[in-house]
Amino acid sequence: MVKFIDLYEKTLKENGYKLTNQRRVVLEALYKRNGDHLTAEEVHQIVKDVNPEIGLATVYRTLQLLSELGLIDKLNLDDGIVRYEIGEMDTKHRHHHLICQECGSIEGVDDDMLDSLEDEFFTKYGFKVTDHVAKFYGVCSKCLAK
Amino acid sequence: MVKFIDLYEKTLKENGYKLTNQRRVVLEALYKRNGDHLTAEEVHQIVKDVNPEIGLATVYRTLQLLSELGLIDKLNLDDGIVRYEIGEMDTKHRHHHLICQECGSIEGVDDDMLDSLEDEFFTKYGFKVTDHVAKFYGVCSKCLAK
DNA sequence: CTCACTGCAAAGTCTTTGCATGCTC
DNA sequence: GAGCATGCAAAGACTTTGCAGTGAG
Repeated sequence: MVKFIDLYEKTLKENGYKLTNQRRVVLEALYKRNGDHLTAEEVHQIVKDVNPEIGLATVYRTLQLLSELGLIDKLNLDDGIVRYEIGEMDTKHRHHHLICQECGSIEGVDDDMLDSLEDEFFTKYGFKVTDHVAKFYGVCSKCLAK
Repeated sequence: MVKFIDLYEKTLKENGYKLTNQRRVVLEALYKRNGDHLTAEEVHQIVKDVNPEIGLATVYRTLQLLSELGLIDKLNLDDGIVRYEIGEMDTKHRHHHLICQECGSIEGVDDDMLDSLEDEFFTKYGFKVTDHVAKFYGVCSKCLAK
């Protein structure tokens, strides 16, 4: 934990932002739920347990800020719900998501099997890829087992 | 054009829906702008030129219906704007998007270089992939030329 | 003719913003 | 202390819904 909070503090300061208690609490909430994909409302519920004073607007402002700083990822599936998750320490590339159409679970995978495709796009379309995100829909192992 | 409208009519009837003028006009709007990625508001602007009576609510209802029927695709980039585009005749798999971070253009590509990855996910994670969508961020050929 | 569809406006949902007060630095 | 950050509530953007009238089958 210490490591991530340090990075957080460093990143904030480098960009001229202040380290407030609210911001720390929001990041810690996401850190504790590493692997989960939380909505702004869910984050608000979690941080209110720590400090009931924190308003939803602050949560939104903080999530937006953290997202801009690349410390967390904003996740847009196609259900119209916006979710956030903690970013990887190594910010080199995003990871992808396996979305189960049975139970709705979202699993993150770190594989970067798509990296090799990036060159191909440049050759074929003249498009220089810098980043990519992929979503895979299907049925997870638990649901398959049923 | 005839071909797509026929498929449209067939699909609607098969699912017990009526073929109204409004629905036809909405689909035609998307068909004429094939390759573009339109917001509900933009679709409304286009259809109003054909029939000014058509309300925004109908456009939303129609886009939702067409999307459920698989005739059009709902596109969620990470800018919070929901866009729609006409689906491919061959509904076997979705296509992917190259998003230019310079000019904001969105280009669709039909390559399915990701198909080979699907088996790999099953082997590694026990996740049975049925569909996937990918977004590639970078700089398009036009912007690179500058 | 019947029942689904539409247009309008009103209501929802999610997110952002204005402003006075409070807190980091 | 100075100025950014916060909390609250109000405003905003986008989307959905209720209802009476309309039109496709």
